[in-house]
Amino acid sequence: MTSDLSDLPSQYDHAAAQSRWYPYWEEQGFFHASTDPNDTRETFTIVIPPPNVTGALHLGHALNNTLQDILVRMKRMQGFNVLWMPGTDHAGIATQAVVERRLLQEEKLSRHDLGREKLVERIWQWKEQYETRILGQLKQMGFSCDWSRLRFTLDPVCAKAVRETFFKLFRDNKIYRGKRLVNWDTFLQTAVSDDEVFHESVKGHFWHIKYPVVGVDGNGPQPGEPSHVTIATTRPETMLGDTAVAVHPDPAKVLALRAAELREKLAGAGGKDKPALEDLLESITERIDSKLPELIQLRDMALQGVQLQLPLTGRQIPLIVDVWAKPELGSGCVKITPAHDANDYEVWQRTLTADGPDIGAINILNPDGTMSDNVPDKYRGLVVKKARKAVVDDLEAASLLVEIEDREIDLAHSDRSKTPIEPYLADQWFVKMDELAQSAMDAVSDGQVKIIPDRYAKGYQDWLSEKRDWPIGRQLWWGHQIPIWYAATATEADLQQAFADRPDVVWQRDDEKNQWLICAKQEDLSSDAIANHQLTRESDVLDTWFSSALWPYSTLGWPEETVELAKFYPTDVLITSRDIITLWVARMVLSGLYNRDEVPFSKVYIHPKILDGYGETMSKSKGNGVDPLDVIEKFGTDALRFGIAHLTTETQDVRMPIEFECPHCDALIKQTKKNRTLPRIECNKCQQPFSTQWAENEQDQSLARGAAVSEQFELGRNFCNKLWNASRFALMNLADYQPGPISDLNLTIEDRWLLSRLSTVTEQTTEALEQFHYADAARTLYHFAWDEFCSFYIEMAKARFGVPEQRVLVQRVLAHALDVLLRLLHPMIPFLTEEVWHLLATEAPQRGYPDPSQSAASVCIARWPAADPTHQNKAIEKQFAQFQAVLGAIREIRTRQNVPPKETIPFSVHCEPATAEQLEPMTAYFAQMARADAVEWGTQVIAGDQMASVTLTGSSSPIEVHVDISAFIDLEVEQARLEKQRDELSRHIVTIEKKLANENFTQRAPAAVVQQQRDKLAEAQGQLVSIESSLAKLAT
RNA sequence: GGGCGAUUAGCUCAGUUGGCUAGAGCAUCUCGUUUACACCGAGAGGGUCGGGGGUUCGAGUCCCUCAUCGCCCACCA
Repeated sequence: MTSDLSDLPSQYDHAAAQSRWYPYWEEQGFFHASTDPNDTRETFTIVIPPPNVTGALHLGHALNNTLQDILVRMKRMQGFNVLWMPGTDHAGIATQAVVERRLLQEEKLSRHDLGREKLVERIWQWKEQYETRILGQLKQMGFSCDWSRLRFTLDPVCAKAVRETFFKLFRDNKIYRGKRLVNWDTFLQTAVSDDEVFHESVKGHFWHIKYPVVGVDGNGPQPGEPSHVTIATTRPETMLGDTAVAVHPDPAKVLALRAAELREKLAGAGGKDKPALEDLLESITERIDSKLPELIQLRDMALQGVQLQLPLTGRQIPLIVDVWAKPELGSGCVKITPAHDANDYEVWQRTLTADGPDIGAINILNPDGTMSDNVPDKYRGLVVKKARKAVVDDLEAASLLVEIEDREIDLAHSDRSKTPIEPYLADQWFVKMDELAQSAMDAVSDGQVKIIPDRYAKGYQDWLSEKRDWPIGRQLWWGHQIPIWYAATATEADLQQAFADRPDVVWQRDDEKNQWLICAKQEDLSSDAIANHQLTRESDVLDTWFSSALWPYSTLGWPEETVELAKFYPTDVLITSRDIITLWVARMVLSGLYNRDEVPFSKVYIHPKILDGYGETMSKSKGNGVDPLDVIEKFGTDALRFGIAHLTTETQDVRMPIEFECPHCDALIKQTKKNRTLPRIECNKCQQPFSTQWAENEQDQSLARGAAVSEQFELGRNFCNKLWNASRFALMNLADYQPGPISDLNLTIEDRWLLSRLSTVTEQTTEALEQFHYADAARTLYHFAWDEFCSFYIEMAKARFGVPEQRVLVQRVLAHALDVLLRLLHPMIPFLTEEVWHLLATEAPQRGYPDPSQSAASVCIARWPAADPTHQNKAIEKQFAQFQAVLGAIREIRTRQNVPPKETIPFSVHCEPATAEQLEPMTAYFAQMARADAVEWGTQVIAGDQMASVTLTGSSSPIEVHVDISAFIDLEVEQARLEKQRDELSRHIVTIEKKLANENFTQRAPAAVVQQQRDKLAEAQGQLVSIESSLAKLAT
């Protein structure tokens, strides 16, 4: 079967291939995992780390998913029944925050103006918009997910799993409600977890304030006692919530200990740290002399029950002892604000069990960040900033302000709203982590879950070992609403009566609030579920990670025992980024064990991160993110994917310098820290402005957009194009292809060489991919395809096509090799390989396989190549390497001597007869590939004084290549070249001789290594002799 | 402060259990449009493997230390 292939373009048209084949794959259902009970294939399952619907995907997602797709496509070809489960994550806080921010910006409305229902509606709209965009991006990147099973963490299937899990935990007493200090985001009015907080250094002050001493019974300080204690704070307004001032119970001991520590450190310290340590030590010793008596006095006062006057409030607070106070700092006294500082909260907790008073906690904030009713009237309703100023002014007026220092303060900010965090005491839902965390730790330590690379297991274990209870409530509207109803008025008998026959309802007494907590598995419990008693639903939603933790099986329909669950769970591999090992991976493991008694996956591969040219992680807010679609448009999906695979090494993150591409003149402008957040940039070549992702006003938006791309993807594009043209060449020469197996034919050296290499490469590629060594696989294939298949086999085939008795042979081997190469490359570059696959199917239906069924309808379901060990032939590879070396020598001489490209030059090779015998069959190729005519092979040395010579290494006996360049020779050039070579060689010889002269080496090193050095020496010496004789000849 | 990682050619990176005249791609230079490919071909130049010590017959590779950078965790009245 023939067709006209002359109209194939000489450049690979990635856009055309992409639009042709993705719809084809989807229509054919190649990505659909089968639940047919008669399908006995082994399964292979991966769940996608669901991208947040917050915004569009960037290169980090491209990397994550490309690695999954490569694995998944290989497994599919290996005959597995593959399920790659796709979906998206509702990303509670993040998504609600973007929508709220936009609402405020565009309509000047808060979420309270809109109301819960309307806001959620808006967020759904946002979700639909971005989910569509995200799915489009994933498809553009060629990912072979089973789209028919698409899930969303908030959809009914996932919601059912969430309620089931919550119900189980609640029933098992693993969920409780408690007061905790939380990171309060006053803008979003929700608690955010520690992970959602970032610290930023801001300029602030350090206020030193005096609290008057009231004495034990309001009698004022005793004689000799100070009239005031001094405390210092960076947040003076919190003094309104102070419930104590603490001093250390044993200041002498602490100071002595600290001094001893410093001395020890000083003894071992390097020169650079010394001065600082010395200063520190000095200040401590001085403090022991001057301040210790005072600290001891304060301690004694505290033990006697001395009270202090809390300024501006009319309240009295106790002076207490607690280890939190640091004698070495400031006045040694610290104010205690349990409701607004995590450490102070701990102090309070300790007072509950200690002898002293229960100091209590006073919440001075409203959820919106204004001062609450617990502060004096004049401060009520003020926002923190204004309250701070008022408090400072009033303290100043009362002469209680001792000093104001300027200071850099590390201020906690909410990652979502970018506003400062206020520590805040609130009711929270928690999951008890002790047993759950332990189970997840065990799963990794006993090898049920293998983390790759294994260094990441440490962080996982460390984090879990703290067994900190998991705060799961969020005061948000976007998410899974906690399935808890409160009943304040009902009795236990009422509950019994209402729910006795309901296994899906459980309840607990909440003594503190004098109410019942009712947990129901079903979607809704009507407000009149208990006759004559009102039920109110908990308004909090669950932390997003609560639903993400269930992802590996909630997506398969759990808690229903679906066929999917039976067939595809547990999953095989999880591929993700290191920053969510704890937040997500650990929680999936423990939830899987808890709900299903089984780990959710056996391997976790942690991949590198993509950094920009400055080594910073890519993020939208920094402005250094890159849209994969920009890369695809410029370079093509295959180039993007191959580039990613090529860069994914074991140890390193991927650093990727970014350029803007000028839409007017295609000039590339380096992305800098400065220009990466500009809405418009002026091209430094054509001077015309273009817009960026930051363009907001109409003027900027009307400009043409400059894509952000990276030159790193040129490698992939060039490679694809090379492969395209190699394929095109093959196709154009297969017109009269005659089907049949390769084994029937008399293979030549180059055929056997290629098949040998092909077998090795197949083995190496498979092995590398199985072990997640993506870069190794990509590099192996790149080198084989470009430097061996194209540069040698195809080059040599050109002549062979013209030889009638070789034509059939070359066609079969070429088609076969191309076929195998396409299969091996398909997981990385799916579109190009599919395009060529179909062309090849027309031209060469059988491709050398004995069984024609090998030619599947698509390369994505074709069988993964198996390395044929009978093809591996070291002797042939060595023989071929010799040929390549001689060819290289001739080419080098040609270039060095500036021999005009069209001139043919005579050459001779002086070597052992056995070597000559191996080289001689290649004579025609020297002519074809180097325009060189062989005049002599073997032991005879060719006389002549206008010879350029190269002596080759890497062979057991020297091979001298002499090229007669009498017509062109430049003696000086040749002499310089030989001298340089001679000098290098002499140095090398000296190194080896030294080594061999060392008895320690010859005696202690393994015999094989010593022999290897001897061989090297002999070889080098042989070369030196021949170089010197060439030089001598030149000199005459 | 604790942990993890990195530092190899101008740039981005390889370098398996220590045996190396230290490699690749891009960039640079020279030559070349021979009918697969200029997103190409042939060749060249370019590195005391961050510094210093140590172990070893032998160190880019192992150990210690210092420096710089990055990430994570904790803390900062």
